[in-house]
Amino acid sequence: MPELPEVETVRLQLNRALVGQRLVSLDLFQTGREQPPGRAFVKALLNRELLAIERRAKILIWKFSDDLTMLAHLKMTGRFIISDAKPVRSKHDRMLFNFETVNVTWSDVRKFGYVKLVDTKSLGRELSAYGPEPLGVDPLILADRLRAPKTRVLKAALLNQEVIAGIGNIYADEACYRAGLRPTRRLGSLSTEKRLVLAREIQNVLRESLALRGTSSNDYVDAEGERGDFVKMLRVYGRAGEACLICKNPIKKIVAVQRGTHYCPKCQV
DNA sequence: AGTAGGACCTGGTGGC
DNA sequence: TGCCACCAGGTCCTAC
Repeated sequence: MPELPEVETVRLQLNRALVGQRLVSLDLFQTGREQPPGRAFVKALLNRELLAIERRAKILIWKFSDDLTMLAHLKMTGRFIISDAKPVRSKHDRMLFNFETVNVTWSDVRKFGYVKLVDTKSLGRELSAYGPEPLGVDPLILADRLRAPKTRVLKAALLNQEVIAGIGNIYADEACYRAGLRPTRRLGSLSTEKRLVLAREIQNVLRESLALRGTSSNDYVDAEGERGDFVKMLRVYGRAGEACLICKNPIKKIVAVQRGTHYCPKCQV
């Protein structure tokens, strides 16, 4: 599942390949459920120069000339794939962006993902609800975000993009394990010290995963079609029934906040 | 305010 | 081999 490390990996690759190029043409195939791009979408983007691709939470922000921005969310299975030659179209491809010397295919098996255009000047408003980016900030800031509301389930807070941006199901479970906390704990039961430990572990797991180009547990591949190597480093996610790396007891899988949730019943309290 | 549950979507898997 | 129920989950929406 693309979470912060995966989306950031894709962003870096797209940036490297595309920035400074003009969009020469755009082929539309089938369209997504949300904000289906049409003729107006194509017309608006055509001949614009891509100035930069930024990221906020799990959203890719494609900044084009003339204050035009394309927001893209990969959700579960969205992919941007870079290719030099015109790629062979496959079943789930939805759009093909033809830049001056490179092509990018937008495809999405489950159709949860979206791309949409917004005015660059309204970006601040568009993205205002998100909590802080977890990397590159003082962990005290993250720890503080995990303080209230006290009744909230820890995992629900971690998945809530308004609390901290960019964490999804995999890294929520991994951070809880590293911090020795059950995902079902109430925020109000965490000491100041524990919240800081958790904040640091959130940063650690995201940083380590980013260094390995993210996690490919199911569908994810980066913009160069490669799988992320962090999948080998996962300690609880996807390891139900396997031995805990610390105590050797089996990792348990439950459903919490409607999500598959993995933890060690002995090491996490 | 917070949580639960449904909806969206389709490929892959496990059971029979 | 074929069929089918079920599972994966980011985010939004509704109901409590």
